[in-house]
Amino acid sequence: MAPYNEDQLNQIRDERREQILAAALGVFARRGPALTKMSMIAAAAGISHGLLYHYFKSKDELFTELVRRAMEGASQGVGDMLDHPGTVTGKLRHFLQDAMTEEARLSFLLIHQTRASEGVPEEARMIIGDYSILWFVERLRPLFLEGQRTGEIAGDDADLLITGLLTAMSGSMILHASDEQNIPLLNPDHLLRMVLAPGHIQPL
Amino acid sequence: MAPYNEDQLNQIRDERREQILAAALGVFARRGPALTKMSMIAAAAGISHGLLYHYFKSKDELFTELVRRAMEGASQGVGDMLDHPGTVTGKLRHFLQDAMTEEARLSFLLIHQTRASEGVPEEARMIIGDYSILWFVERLRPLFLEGQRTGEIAGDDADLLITGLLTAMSGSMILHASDEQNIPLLNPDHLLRMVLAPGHIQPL
Amino acid sequence: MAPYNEDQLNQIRDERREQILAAALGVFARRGPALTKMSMIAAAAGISHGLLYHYFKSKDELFTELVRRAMEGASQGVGDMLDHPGTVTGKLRHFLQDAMTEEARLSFLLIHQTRASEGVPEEARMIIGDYSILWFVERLRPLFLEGQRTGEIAGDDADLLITGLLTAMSGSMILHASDEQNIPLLNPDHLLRMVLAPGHIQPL
Amino acid sequence: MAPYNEDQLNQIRDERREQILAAALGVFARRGPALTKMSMIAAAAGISHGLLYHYFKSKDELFTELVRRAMEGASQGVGDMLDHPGTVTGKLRHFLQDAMTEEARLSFLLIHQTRASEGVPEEARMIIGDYSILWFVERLRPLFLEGQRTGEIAGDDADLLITGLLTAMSGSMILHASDEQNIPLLNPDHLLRMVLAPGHIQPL
DNA sequence: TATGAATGAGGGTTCATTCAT
DNA sequence: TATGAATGAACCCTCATTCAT
Repeated sequence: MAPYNEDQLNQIRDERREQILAAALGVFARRGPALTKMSMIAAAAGISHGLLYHYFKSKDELFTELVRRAMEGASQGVGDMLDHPGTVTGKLRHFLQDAMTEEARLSFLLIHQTRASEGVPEEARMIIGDYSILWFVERLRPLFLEGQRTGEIAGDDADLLITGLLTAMSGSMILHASDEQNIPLLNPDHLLRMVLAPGHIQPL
Repeated sequence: MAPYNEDQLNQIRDERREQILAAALGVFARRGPALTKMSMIAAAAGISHGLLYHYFKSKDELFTELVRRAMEGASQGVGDMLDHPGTVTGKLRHFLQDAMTEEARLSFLLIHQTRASEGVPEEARMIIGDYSILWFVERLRPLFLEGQRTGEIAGDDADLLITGLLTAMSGSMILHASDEQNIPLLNPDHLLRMVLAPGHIQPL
Repeated sequence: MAPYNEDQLNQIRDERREQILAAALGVFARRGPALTKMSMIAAAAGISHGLLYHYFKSKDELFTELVRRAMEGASQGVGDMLDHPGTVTGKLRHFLQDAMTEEARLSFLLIHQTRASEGVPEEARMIIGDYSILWFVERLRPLFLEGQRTGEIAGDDADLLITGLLTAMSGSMILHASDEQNIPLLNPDHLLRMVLAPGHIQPL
Repeated sequence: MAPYNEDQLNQIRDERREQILAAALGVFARRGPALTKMSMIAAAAGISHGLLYHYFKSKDELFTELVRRAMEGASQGVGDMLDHPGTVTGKLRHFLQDAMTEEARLSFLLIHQTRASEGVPEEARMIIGDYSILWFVERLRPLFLEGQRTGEIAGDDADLLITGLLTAMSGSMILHASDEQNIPLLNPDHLLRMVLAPGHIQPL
């Protein structure tokens, strides 16, 4: 009856699952969970809405799975940046560039939606709960302290500088997502100026 | 004979109307129009949902009235800043401080929601239509060009600087609104650094 | 305090009551009880909706009072017609003319609404309950039988003729009320033809 | 693989649609659009109210579709009658009999409701707009004039006769619908008497 | 696996009724 | 007596979810 064997079926299942997740990420990230309709995800994935429920028990479960993956990605992005060779300025510039790719932005937006929305599944909230902006501050603090020793980073309170940088970056992504026509993404070098010591700012 | 006289009735009506508008601004600005339920506004205003409809014909009309007021406020805020005496840096610092008061932030958020959401009343969209971020860029451009002449402002493309400054500021408001516990508003002086010439940046 | 004495107050009360009843009759008769809003009656009577409740406990009570009066009027109209001197044909023509005056029509319509609508107060339904079309048939039967003896009335089943005449008359009122622009009231002489013996029909 | 094939789905959809339309016609025709609740239609069709919205976008659209069909039917009924062979009297008798079948009556009632009610969808009003009672008068006028030549129809103003006949017929339908227990439909032969010349009236 | 018909809880809005003045 | 602000039940409609095939 079934025209596929076991392995082929598994492969189809996996592909479908990824296809759904990719489609759902785009919609959830831009519209937020409450305004995302299952029918939108189905349309974006090119399948029927009924089929979504073969792969995910509910909208909440699908959303939560995406949040889990987004957090893993974000966490790994910070790690990669810290491992990157070069000066503090170079590492930061790399980080900002990586963070502002299309894919990374969607993850950022999804995390923002999770934090900003009510009615978010409890589990999703718990997953990001520990990774508030403070989590990033702690990861980046050593880098900023080193930058202040080398004179690259401005002498203000390091935590404040980090928070500011991340805030401006995230906010820019949100605004850009809300109106791509009119609001360009922030230039990474302008962002960097917020935290670099005056002497290290280079003209564009 | 008449139970309340004309003046008393007008006073009750005006107070209620303002009370509703204030409550609605808070809810709409944070949640967006689609996720704002009339019952939330009623609860925030401490009245029944039925009473909302004595003062505003519909959710759309209430929202649109708020957008109208927000745009008037935003437009006036820019005008005031340009009239403010002092250096370019001083004017900008004042502008950022004014813009980040509680009241101004709610207006900014509301305008953001109007631009970012689907299903916004057509009239509201028209009201903000002309005031995209470009509108602000044009108003601020003379100031930035002057700042570049006086050496206060960095030499990059002025429009890019303005857009960046406004983006970071707006984004910060959005993030702060989404999670006041964890995401502080950007420090105006950090924001200024994005656009000031290195020589003019002063330690905090 | 009160600028009126007892008698004046009573007079005001009675006038107000009649004013409300007259206004309500027009609205109820044309729109039916369910589609008649208390605010419409108040507007038609030129008073506030709140005042309605000083004179009538509820919409249902107001409606029921009107039905009571309408039934009294209808019942009296039939009695008057039977007492009228002249031939059977003459009595019937008089009856039809009286029944199609503005005032009588509103009463007919109200009774129709009571019978046709759901959600009518139980008491109103009971008041008209006994006065179905059969009530009229019984009152008019002697007249029709006499007319058949004198040769004025056609020889068909008398009850059927009566029912037909009343139906056509009532239906005409309903249609006229629904679209006065386009649907004229039936001509009483055309109506009479439905029941007169061929030899007694006179050209218009 | 596909659960139902295309044909099965089309059949289910068509059946449901007709089932809903039939149920809705009965309710709308008797109660009018404003007093017809979607839950009533759903109950009459034996489905959930939610399902109605899979087949019709709104109450207004459902109502309008019914009005469209009713007008087509009414218009065709008149055409058929004119094509019917036989005397003028025979044609008219046939017309009255056809018009008073259960199905035709519901259509008549629906059109009446459309004309009589406020808050009717604009499109529905436009559909019947051209078909006021005058439309019927014009279609039937040649037949009546011919009847007057042959001596079958009374010599009064033909338009008045037609209007009267249609009014009495429609009114009878409305009354019958409002209280089937007590108000029988008018006998077509009694109706005919309203317009036939005395010599052509035959005993029942 | 895949589809879409079917259900029902929840939010916007209207309107009868109450009540402070 | 008279007004109109205030309340809440009920109806239209949307959309997450289930289920027959």
